Amino acid sequence: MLKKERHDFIMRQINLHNRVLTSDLVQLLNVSEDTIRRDLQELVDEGLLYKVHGGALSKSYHSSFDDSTVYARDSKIAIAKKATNLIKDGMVILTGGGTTILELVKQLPQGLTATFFTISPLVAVELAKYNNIEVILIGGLFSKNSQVTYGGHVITQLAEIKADLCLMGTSALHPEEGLTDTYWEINQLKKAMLACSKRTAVLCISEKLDIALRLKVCPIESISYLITELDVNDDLLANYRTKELNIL
Amino acid sequence: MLKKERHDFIMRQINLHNRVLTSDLVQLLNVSEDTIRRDLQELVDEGLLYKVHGGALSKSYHSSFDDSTVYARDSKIAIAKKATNLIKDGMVILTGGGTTILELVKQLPQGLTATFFTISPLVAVELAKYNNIEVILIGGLFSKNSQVTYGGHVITQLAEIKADLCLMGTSALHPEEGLTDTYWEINQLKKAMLACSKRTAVLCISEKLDIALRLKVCPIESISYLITELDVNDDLLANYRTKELNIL
DNA sequence: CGTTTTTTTGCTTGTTTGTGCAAGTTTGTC
DNA sequence: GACAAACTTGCACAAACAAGCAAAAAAACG
Repeated sequence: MLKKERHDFIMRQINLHNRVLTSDLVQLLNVSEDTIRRDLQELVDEGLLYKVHGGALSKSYHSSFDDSTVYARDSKIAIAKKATNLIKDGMVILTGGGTTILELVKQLPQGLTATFFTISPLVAVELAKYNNIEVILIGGLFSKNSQVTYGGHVITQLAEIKADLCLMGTSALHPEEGLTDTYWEINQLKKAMLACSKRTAVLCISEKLDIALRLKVCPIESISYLITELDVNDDLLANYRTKELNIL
Repeated sequence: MLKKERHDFIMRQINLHNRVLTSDLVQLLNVSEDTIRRDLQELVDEGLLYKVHGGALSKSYHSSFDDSTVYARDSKIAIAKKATNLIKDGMVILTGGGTTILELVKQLPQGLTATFFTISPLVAVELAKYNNIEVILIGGLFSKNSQVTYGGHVITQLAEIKADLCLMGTSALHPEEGLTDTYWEINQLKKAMLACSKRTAVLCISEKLDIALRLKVCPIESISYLITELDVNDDLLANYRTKELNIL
């Protein structure tokens, strides 16, 4: 087996499981530990993964699991600022959950008149601070991980909504694979949210770009706006600029 | 499991529950106490949590724990403590909103296995911190005043629920007039909550006793438990002791 | 084809890291 | 103030690691 093939194999494992063990790779690839270690080091040098004692972890692993001290808060605030420009008086807006969306909601202009549907209790509470915003919280099972409501009941209710704009955070975005996710329930949820909104804005910090996870939500064409903390002309966005996608 | 993963796991637990017990982590992660202690110490060195005898606490929890603005907080904590005794494993419980209920939810025993329906987003978020509690948030219009969902849609959904116990705070209780309220919508809501629960516990600080408001929710006979911060033999409760009402 | 150069791999050595055990100390509780 | 649980410290052992070296494989060249 060629080195390049090994690297690809390792990266597939990483994207699938968020981690690999050196010992596992030794068995699976039938090479010495040293070779694996060298492979991992090279992949680290390319910035593709994160090495720890005993193996390696996916780079996106952190962002999805560690909201300890609101990871990358500055970036998220910058994104939120940009996103507020999409919101106009009279709109019907549907939002997901997550720290980025929450940041956005905190930055809405006072006096904005709009209707918000949301699956996030925290977002609902924050929205309630605005006098002229009508808030509808979509009920259902409550996810301990994502802190949003989910499940069949939520999806049924989403089907009854017609929103002008859907705002969602994301755990991964890839120019070819589009929007992807790790959990089946969240995947279904996002599909339903997309389906009931005229346009969709994806709020995505740059380190989640160019990553594809297990489950596909939608192709990139289904997204209307991509909002990152980067400058519109940043090189990292080159692959997205070709698509008919409004980049903010 | 890799060390880094353990650390992430611990931080997730901390963010979820605001605290972790060393003994729990030993079981959950299947490593020795020593390892857990070392992990905790390392996380302390990174400034991510506080270590205490028996486990560790979230850092943000303490700094943000000045809910001292909550009116009559001590009384509410006392009430909450009593109310937890009503809750047993396996129960299906319906809760309203309000600071007293929120306080109660914070005091539930770790490891409680139960199903909670709630109309309060904040209660839902708090409940989500317990591993063995299933949380269903009832969705609908979100009230800026009461911080709960309300309206026809909520009432329709309540009609589908069969709860063992309903926990609600109250703005007034009167020996003759029973449970009363000021707002039409909340009135309707409470009626619906009562209707779908076998028993109802009313959490009521003493200064709201003997007050009757505009709209009648139910006679005092419809209530199973009255929980105040007072001693069961307090004179203020005399008028209620005559009724067939369990006073705690 | 053979020979030289480069790359890749596995082995050896010595080092670091992670974990559990044992002994003694502190802390919380009744 | 006694007892158990939780904690600290030091130590030992195994697993994982880094660096240098030599054999093997692949590539380059005439």
